[in-house]
Amino acid sequence: MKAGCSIVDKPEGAEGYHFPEWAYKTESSPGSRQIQLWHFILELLQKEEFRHVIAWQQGEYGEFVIKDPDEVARLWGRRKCKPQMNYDKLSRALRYYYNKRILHKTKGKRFTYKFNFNKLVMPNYPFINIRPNGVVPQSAPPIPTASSRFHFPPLDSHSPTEDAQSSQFSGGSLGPSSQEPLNDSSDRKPDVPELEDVSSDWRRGVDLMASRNAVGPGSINNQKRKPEVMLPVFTRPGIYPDPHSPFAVSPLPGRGGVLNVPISPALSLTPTLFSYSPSPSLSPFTGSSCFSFNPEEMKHYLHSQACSVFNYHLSPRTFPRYPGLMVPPLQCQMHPEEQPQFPIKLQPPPVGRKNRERLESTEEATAPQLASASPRIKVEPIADKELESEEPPAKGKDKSEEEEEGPGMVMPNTSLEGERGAVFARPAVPSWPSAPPAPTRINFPTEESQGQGEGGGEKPSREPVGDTGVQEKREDALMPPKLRLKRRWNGDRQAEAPEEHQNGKLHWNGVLGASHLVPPPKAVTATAASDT
DNA sequence: GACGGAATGA
DNA sequence: TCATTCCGTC
Repeated sequence: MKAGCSIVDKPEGAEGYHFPEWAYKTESSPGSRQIQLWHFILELLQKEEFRHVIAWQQGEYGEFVIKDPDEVARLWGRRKCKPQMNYDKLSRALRYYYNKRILHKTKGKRFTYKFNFNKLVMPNYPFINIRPNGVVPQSAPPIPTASSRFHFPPLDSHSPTEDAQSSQFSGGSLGPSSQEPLNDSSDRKPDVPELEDVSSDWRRGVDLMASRNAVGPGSINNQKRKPEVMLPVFTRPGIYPDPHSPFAVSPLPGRGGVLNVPISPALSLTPTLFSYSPSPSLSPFTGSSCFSFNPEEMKHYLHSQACSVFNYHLSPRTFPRYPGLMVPPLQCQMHPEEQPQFPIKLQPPPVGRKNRERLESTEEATAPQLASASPRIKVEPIADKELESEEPPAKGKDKSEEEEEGPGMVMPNTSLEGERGAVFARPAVPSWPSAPPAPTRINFPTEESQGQGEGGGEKPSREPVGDTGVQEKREDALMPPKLRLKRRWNGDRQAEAPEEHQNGKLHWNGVLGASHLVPPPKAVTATAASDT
């Protein structure tokens, strides 16, 4: 690191905070710890002393005006040790953000750009509430919600205690999403047309989630598996409550507006990486949690999530992990032992949003029904990189739904090691036209199965091997339920590659029901602690 | 001023 | 990858 250009070398007036080193290390450019321009811009925007240089645009969410391009360029050049920096160069860098949809230009307004917080933040913080109706007034300040409050690791001179108690940030609804599509569609390049559709569709999904998390000080941003990832962009010293700032001022006592900016927005620009998946090297932190949440809210959410996973065939990857959190038994969950009583039936995937909305409206009230309705689910193995290659699930699924479900709704921990193993696959066409469905079909990740699972369709060869005879039934009786199910499903495959199925994570992953809802602490902690 | 291609560097 | 630098074009 060059002297004077270290990351802690803030521009003048930048005292009061600095980011941990990792904050400058981007996901998309592993190893790079240099601050990115958009980081820097945000930083300036949050500092009152730079208001004369760059400031949020009045009336536009996330829009900012570079009042003094030369000065901004100078500051940027200073930060980057590029004395030759000028606005032309800086703007070129900014323009590169267009394609990434981190930024876009406000046409007709000189030196005016707009952050696409939709892309910048939302995918990583799907639970940021926009608003129950999904609409945010363009000029309105972010709606602070408790759904995205976090604790930041203590920084600087701040009292750890204080931080621990009050450093929640209210990422708030980074509202620009709602207005962008309208006036910026012309900005979009043909090859990146998804913003408009996605933002709205995706936001709906967000709202779904947010609506139940929006209230109550205890709800949490479940997406943040690693609280340390939180970029404490703005802490008290420099912040100022700008009504046009997308950074909400927390309604709660304590630290005010802090943006939960992901380390790199580029992350979310890549559909395959929409779910936040910090690189291992990026995660020197392990168990330390800076989350602040209300256990009841958490339970509530987990319940809903569990039900969603269960009833809508979502990948259990969508089930968030919370270190140390155990979800109490839920009514919608099924104990493995009970599964045979609730034969799982292949079903086409939910229509999408519609179903999700239904879930939203009924999840709480119908939790008991969910179990009694004996939802039928087919569990399929999926390759590890299911999400990377999240192919169009069902043929009928339209793009917006894909976007919505993939980028927006997929949990950030989708790439966790602990997740490797059996996961819920997309339900496929029922393979028992006439024959009664086998009991819960559960696949475990084997090499072969992984190869097949991605196909989307189910191969006839993957019939249940449930009727294995009396002997097996006897064995089953002696077998743990999970193993029993596994055997039924995999048949002798189990015997061929038993070692693959012996580890706990596969067990809990592969078993539908309570084990999903209450992943073993080991798995949970491992997931949260290390993404090695 | 804004845009984006191209070459280049880290 | 993410700029940085240069430059032609609009």
